[in-house]
Order: sequence, then C-alpha cells, then structure tokens
Amino acid sequence: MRPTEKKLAATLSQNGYKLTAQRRSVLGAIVSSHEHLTPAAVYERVKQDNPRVGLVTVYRTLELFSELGLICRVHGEGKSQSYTLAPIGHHHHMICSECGTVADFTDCDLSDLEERLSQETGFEIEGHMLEFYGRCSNCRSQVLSVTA
Amino acid sequence: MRPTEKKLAATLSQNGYKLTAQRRSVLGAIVSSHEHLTPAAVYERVKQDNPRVGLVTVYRTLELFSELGLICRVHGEGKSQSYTLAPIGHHHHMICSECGTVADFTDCDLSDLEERLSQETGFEIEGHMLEFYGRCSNCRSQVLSVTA
DNA sequence: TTTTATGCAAACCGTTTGCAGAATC
DNA sequence: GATTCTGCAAACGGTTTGCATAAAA
Repeated sequence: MRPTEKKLAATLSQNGYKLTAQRRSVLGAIVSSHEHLTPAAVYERVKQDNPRVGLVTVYRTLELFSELGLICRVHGEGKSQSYTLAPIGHHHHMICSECGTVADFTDCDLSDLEERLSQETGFEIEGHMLEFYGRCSNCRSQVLSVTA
Repeated sequence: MRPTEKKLAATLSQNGYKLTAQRRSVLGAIVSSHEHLTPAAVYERVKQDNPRVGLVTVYRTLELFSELGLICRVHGEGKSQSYTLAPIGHHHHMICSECGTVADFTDCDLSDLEERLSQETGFEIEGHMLEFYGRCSNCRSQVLSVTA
C-alpha cells in the first residue's frame, strides 16, 4: 500500500502537522511520477497544479515528508538531491541513467558480506547503501526503434 | 602499490600535465590521510604545508587527479564531495560515521543479484555503488576507554 | 483564536569561471 | 619561449533562513 491522500492526512495529523493544499500537491507530484525528482522538478510539476506555491515550500515539504517516511532521498551521482516515493521498509534503487526511472528492490541480502567485513575489519556495521545504475527496458527498446 | 610522488610525476607527464608544488601538496595531503577528505579539508591540510595555495587550485587538482585515476570520489551522505586515495580497480568503501575513516574492500560479489535483477526488471545493469556505514574498531574502543 | 504553514527576499555555502601574472617544461 | 598552472575575485546554482502574512485546526 503506497501513501495516498488519506495516508497523508493521517500521517500529518498524527504528528501535529496540518494538511494544506501545497502538501497535497507535492505528494501528488511524486506519486504520479515513477522517476526520482529533484526539488526543482517537483516544483515545476506542482506549479502546473497550483501556480501559487513557492520553491521554498517544496523544499520544506520534501524534508518533512522525508522525515515522516512518506518519501525517501535518492543519492545518485548528480549534484542535487532527489526524492522518490518511499516503499515499505528497507529497499534499494535501480536507476536508469537515460530516463531517470527508479525501480525498487528489497532483497539485497548483504548479510553474509556484512558479517565477513565486520569480522575482517572490526567495523560495527550499522547500515549500507546500494544502488544499481543501468538502462531500463524501456530505454533499451527505444534505442532500437529509433535506429530502425 | 599506491600512488607516490614518482607515480604522480609519471602520470602527469604522460598526460601532458605539469608537476607543480601545489599538486604534490594535494596528493600528499590525501596520501597521508586514511579518511576521505572534502575539498575544504584538503585545503586546510595543504595550507599547513604551503600557505600560498588557493582553494580553487585544490578543486581543480582534485578533479584532475580524479580523472587520472589517482584518487576517487566518495559519495556518502554529506552535502559536499569527498575524495580518497584510489585503490586499484573496482572497490567499495566502508565509512566510519564517527571519525570518517574509510576502509576499502573489493570483493562485493553482487553478480548473482545483478543477474537476477536484470532478468526480473529488464534493466541492463552497467554499474553499482555500495557503501557500508558503521563505526570502526578504533572508535568502538575509544568509547569504552572514555567511559572507563 | 491559536498555532502552524506559506511566500518573498535575501543570505548562505560549496563550487565554477574569467583573467592577468607566475611557474613549468 | 611557449604553454600550462595558479590565485584572486566575482559569478553561480542549489539550499536555507528571517519575517510578515495567510491558512488550518
């Protein structure tokens, strides 16, 4: 179950935050996209829905949603942060370097590696970050049809 | 074999670049540190060696070294880039969240996972990024001795 | 009606660029 | 002596903050 408007309302009120039109727009922009969006990209989308929102609000809303676990940051290579809808629990991203689509996967199974590294180095491992880069099936077929 | 002054001189001249005092200082700063350093941190260290270098030069040198494969970028969570000495070939980082020490490891063995994901999603996987976060053995023992 | 959220403008921080002088080859 | 490199200052882009107004509870 992915966050919906109802979930948004519930999450906000549970934590003492208010439900505003801007916050609904921002969530809508992210939900309706399968890519990871930079704050600027979210801003562009939100403006089409409601031209009166400011970029600053987008930043503040993204951070709030991120804290509340509704969305999550994607690290990646670029210089600005990106956000995408948060799936449930621990997961990782596979990012298409052409179109930016993000696919999630959850079963990373790094526990063997973690344990071995921990023993070898004495590190107490608290977390990890794993991302794959590549070209999604869509972009791969696009290239073929363009060439043809 | 890690890059030394000799290797630096060779690499630079092979690629048509000149060997300067600043470039030696920057490499020295990175070689003498086991942590990943931000450009600002490199700058601080370099200044102690030679107060006449500018931050701009540090940026340019870091990018150059990175292109030449002498050092490599660490992504991590922070807002600014970090660099550390480049080990040979494909590798990953284990980063201590307390002191910033970076330990390398090479055998990530994600090929099984890559292949499975590739089949499941149609992605053509070109690369990945894997980092572990935790506390290094040094910091773990420090806590004990401080408490004691 | 009290509290939180918004928008604007301006500050901020890390990074990049243009250009004249300095250093290397 | 030609070319590359450096340092300064200034521009730049993304992000954050202060504050008065507007909206939600």
